[in-house]
Amino acid sequence: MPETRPAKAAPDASRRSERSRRAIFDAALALVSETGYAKTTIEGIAARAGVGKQTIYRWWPSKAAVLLDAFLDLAARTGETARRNDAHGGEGDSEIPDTGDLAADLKRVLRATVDELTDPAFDGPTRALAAEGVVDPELGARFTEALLEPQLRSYVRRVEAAQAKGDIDPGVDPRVAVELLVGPLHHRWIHRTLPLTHAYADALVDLALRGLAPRP
Amino acid sequence: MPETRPAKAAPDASRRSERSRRAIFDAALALVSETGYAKTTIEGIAARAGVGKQTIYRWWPSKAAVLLDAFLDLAARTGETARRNDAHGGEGDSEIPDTGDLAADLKRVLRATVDELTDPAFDGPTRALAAEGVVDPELGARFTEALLEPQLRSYVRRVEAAQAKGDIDPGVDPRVAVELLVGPLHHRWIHRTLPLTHAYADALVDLALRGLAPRP
DNA sequence: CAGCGAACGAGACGAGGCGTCTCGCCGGCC
DNA sequence: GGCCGGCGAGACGCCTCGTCTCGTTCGCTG
Repeated sequence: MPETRPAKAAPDASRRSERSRRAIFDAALALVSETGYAKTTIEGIAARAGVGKQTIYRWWPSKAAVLLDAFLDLAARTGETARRNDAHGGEGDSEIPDTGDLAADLKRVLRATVDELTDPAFDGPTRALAAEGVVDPELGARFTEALLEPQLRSYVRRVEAAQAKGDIDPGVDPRVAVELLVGPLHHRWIHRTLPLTHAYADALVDLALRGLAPRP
Repeated sequence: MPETRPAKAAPDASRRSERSRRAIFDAALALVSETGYAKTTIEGIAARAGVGKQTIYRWWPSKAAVLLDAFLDLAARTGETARRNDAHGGEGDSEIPDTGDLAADLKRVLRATVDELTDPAFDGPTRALAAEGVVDPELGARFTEALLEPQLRSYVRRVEAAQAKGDIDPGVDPRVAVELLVGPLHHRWIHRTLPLTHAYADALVDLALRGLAPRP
């Protein structure tokens, strides 16, 4: 077994055309924003990008995988310019601020998440990718690892800092604490049960922090 | 405007064939469990059920809608027999027991939810429906209303009872309290971030209840 | 009990996307 | 400068979609 994946003769990545890759990303993002994910087809992306279908099938297993990579590429590029315009000097993942006021810090970033999930420009594509990931474990893992986990890990670091300061009980698993905050938010977003508001984000932080407070 | 939905000439439901309806449900459930949701087609369901395609298109707008109704029909039938075998005398929605020990009651039912979401027989179809609902608001609303809300409402009633007894702070919105419990569980299920275990369910109950406890 | 009409089973139909394939062509390494 | 593999282009067979037409069946209504 010479390869980890002997299924298909692997293409030679070093000969890959960067020009085509970018054109495919641009076409995919344009089509999804214009006509929606469901009506976007691989044939359509190829035509719009001026690319052979085989070039897409050679490098991606599914339409969702193409869009995920396009999404990540877009995020990486905009993140790059944003990082240049700030003068932060590239931090890897955006970090949750630590002003010392844990509740305020969490509310700030949870409200930002609410705004993002509410923004129609992000809501559509993100829903499409999330839905595809629910059903396709392979893609779901990539979606989670690339988009969700970095965010969760930054929460975990902030919680650990609070634990070190004594604001959160040392016996609490930081990961569970983070899910206590983020889980309900995602629940409302995914199932559209009730409106996603800043007030809801604040209420979650207050309730969760009471549960996470150090035991007397 | 004689009808609420003037779009299509509405078929006459009183003449509908019950025999076909049941055959379609059986075929849909069988095909999904045999070959998976993605490979199940409306053509396939019609053929398997011994039914014309038009009979499906006449009554359902999409493959997902068919499966949702089939799922609900199945749940209603098994729920019916279960209710007969117990001798409870039909309660509408299954109620969360109230033994007086709130934490124990919640852990019991949350563990049951974990078992359900972990059971491969339920996981597959439920994922497919949930994913479709994420992207299709119409279907998502039906999915939520028929499968999710009844469960959430029973949680809400249990929380309200606890509030009346003074086990939960009266200032807490019961709905938010419920989402604090259920949200993180669904989050792990949907995104497969970490394993869904009884221990996790217990940890959630303990943390959440500390947050919900009456203020001193 | 008769007969009207709508839902029914069956399947033909055009449209269109899928995933594979086969062309030359092109462009980067040896 | 020649080789080799990715490239654009698009033909191909297959499948499914959603619509449509048959003739049949079955339930309501007169």
